[in-house]
Amino acid sequence: MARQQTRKKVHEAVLSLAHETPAGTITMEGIAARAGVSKQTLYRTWPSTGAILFDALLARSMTEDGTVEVPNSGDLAADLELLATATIAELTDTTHEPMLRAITAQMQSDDGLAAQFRERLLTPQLAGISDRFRRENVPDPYGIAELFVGPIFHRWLLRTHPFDSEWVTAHVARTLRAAAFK
Amino acid sequence: MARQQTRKKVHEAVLSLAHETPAGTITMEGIAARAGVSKQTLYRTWPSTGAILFDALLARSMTEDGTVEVPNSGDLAADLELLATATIAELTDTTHEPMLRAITAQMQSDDGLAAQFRERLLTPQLAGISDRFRRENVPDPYGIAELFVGPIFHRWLLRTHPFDSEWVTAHVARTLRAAAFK
Amino acid sequence: MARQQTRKKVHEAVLSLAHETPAGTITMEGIAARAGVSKQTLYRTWPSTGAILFDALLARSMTEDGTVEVPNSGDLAADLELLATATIAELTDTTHEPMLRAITAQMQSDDGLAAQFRERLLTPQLAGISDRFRRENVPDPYGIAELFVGPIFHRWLLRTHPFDSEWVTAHVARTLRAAAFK
Amino acid sequence: MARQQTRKKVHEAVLSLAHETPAGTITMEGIAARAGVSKQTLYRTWPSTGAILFDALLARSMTEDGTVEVPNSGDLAADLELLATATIAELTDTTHEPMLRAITAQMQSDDGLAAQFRERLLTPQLAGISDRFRRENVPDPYGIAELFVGPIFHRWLLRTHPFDSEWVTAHVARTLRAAAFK
DNA sequence: GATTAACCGAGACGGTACGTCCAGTCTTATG
DNA sequence: CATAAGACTGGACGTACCGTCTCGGTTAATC
Repeated sequence: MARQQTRKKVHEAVLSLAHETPAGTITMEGIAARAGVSKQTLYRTWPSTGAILFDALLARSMTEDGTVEVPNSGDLAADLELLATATIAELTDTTHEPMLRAITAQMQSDDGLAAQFRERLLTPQLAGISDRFRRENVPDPYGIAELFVGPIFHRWLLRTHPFDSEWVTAHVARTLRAAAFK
Repeated sequence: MARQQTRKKVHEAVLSLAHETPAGTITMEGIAARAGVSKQTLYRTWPSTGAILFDALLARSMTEDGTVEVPNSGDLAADLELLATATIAELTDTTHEPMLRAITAQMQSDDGLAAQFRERLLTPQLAGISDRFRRENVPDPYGIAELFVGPIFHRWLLRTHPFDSEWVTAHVARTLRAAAFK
Repeated sequence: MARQQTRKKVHEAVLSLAHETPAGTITMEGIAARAGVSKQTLYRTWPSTGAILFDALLARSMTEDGTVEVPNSGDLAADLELLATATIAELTDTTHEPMLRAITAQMQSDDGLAAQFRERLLTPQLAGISDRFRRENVPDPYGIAELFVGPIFHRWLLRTHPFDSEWVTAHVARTLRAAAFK
Repeated sequence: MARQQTRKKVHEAVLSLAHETPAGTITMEGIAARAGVSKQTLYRTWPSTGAILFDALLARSMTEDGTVEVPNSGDLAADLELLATATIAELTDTTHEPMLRAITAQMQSDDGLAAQFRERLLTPQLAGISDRFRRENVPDPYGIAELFVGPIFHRWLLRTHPFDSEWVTAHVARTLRAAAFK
């Protein structure tokens, strides 16, 4: 709805705000001021800061159409390790992290945003990963995909422990045991 | 600081609000009004709605000291299934669910609350579960505990799918395979 | 800054409040509520209740530009008696009195308001009166103007005694003697 | 009612606050904190900050029983000049000024305080001055006393102009002319 | 010299108002 | 005609004081 130029200004504004200010501080007024856009222009296109955040996030990974690119080299263990590492890198990227945290927080009280987030990000991600397991003839591929993703998300969102490469390797090994793979 | 009677009024107020209104709608003013307490009384003791929510939650499970009572019947699979079921029951309890979602959301932008939440709830929970695995001579018990808890949390927080007993059974089986148990 | 319609609503509100409630009781919240206007609208234009009061007062006497219309009939004694009577009438007007008292009180701790009050009301008033004396070739017209105004103000503000017409006549006579007139 | 020691602590506190902070900023809580006294102790004895201020002011001039000591040397002009100078000195004393301004301001909305102020300070002051005129056989001594005091008060309270010795001399001359003296 | 009553500090409490921020809607003027 | 600029209502924020109210701990005068 908004002109391409406007969208771009808004996206840039929200991205810049996202890694300047703490997670919950982003406001419609702040974005409007930073983008040099009137509040009305914002509301005409997006219903909430969460929606803008989410839109900006998607626009970022515009090139890669399916958000997640699951590696498929034939070596499942190596591929999972790559995938875990890439996922963690995105979750802890200085720009992405505050946005993802803000969206995850707002999801808890915004059903529309939650639905969008699931459809556009979570479902494709889980589908991609379970496809990779299916290709390897792992039984119960979706369950294993959840087993793979769940602990990463848990560690990240609740900040129980930082990530390191040993943990990633061990996590892949655990997942593969659960998958009864080889 | 606050008198016991006051704490009680506040806890009751926040609990009643928590399952009347959507997650993010709880405000200091709302709690004060509902509790018949002045705002200053709230701020004298708690810095945010999250802190009140958390305090009320802890006060609820005062009797059970370490919040999570990991079953220990000797039958690991049965115990895990019980534990998963109990955990899910708490996460989806009509009173607890909105509070836990609100706290999880506010954690993302309130480091103090996040730290408290980890110390008082998450760490004991993971410790309890990994102890149960350790008792069964499972190698890497903490990793397996995360593997057990992570997917439950992922499903719950992101609402990817509702829980059902088949999923629980399958999840326990996957976890046990990863634990290389039996 | 504020729209004309808004100013009008605020002025009416503050005027109505001024002769309903005691002098020091007027609050920003009260004005906002009475005017059906949000607090922010008030603060966007006026920094304090004193400023609103003062603005409302000026808006009242918009037509008469220099607030005080010193009579000039040629008969100085008669003119002064008229002027004193008119001044006292304004000071004791049921609407004006509480406003003037409130402004005078707030002046004591608000330099900006004090400056405005002097510039817009006091200075023109004293200038007008001393001009009248100057026209009559009274030496030291400003000093005599102060001598005329001071005791009226003293009686009014400190409520030492009520005003009556004998006092006014005597006060004019005293002033004229000091002016060495005739 | 309050113990002498307590009164003293409170008086000192209010005096020290009076020339540290702007006129309207003195609060019961502030006085209590500064005096190291509980709020209840304050309220047990004084109903308002104005009352404390006034009490402290009176306690100050305890030695001189009748607040105003009108000079009586036989030379009326010289005496008036002395009196005016002394009055101005008290009004502009760094400690007294803020207190007197605060009391004058609070008088406008506190009838009890106003009555006390009149009885204890204003009436004796005007009586003393008119007595001095009466001793000199000036007709209408009270009116002349008001004429003497009014402009000083007007200048001081409204801050129209600073005081200087020329003004004082001229003011005394004007007053004496009005008194038809010699 | 012990008792008892007044006085006191400390500070929690229900309130009211403060002055600020932001949400969302609506108006106005410009380009 | 869309848009920036921004005024508007409304509601919550977190703070400051108000005046009231326990609660123990001193004082100081009485018995």
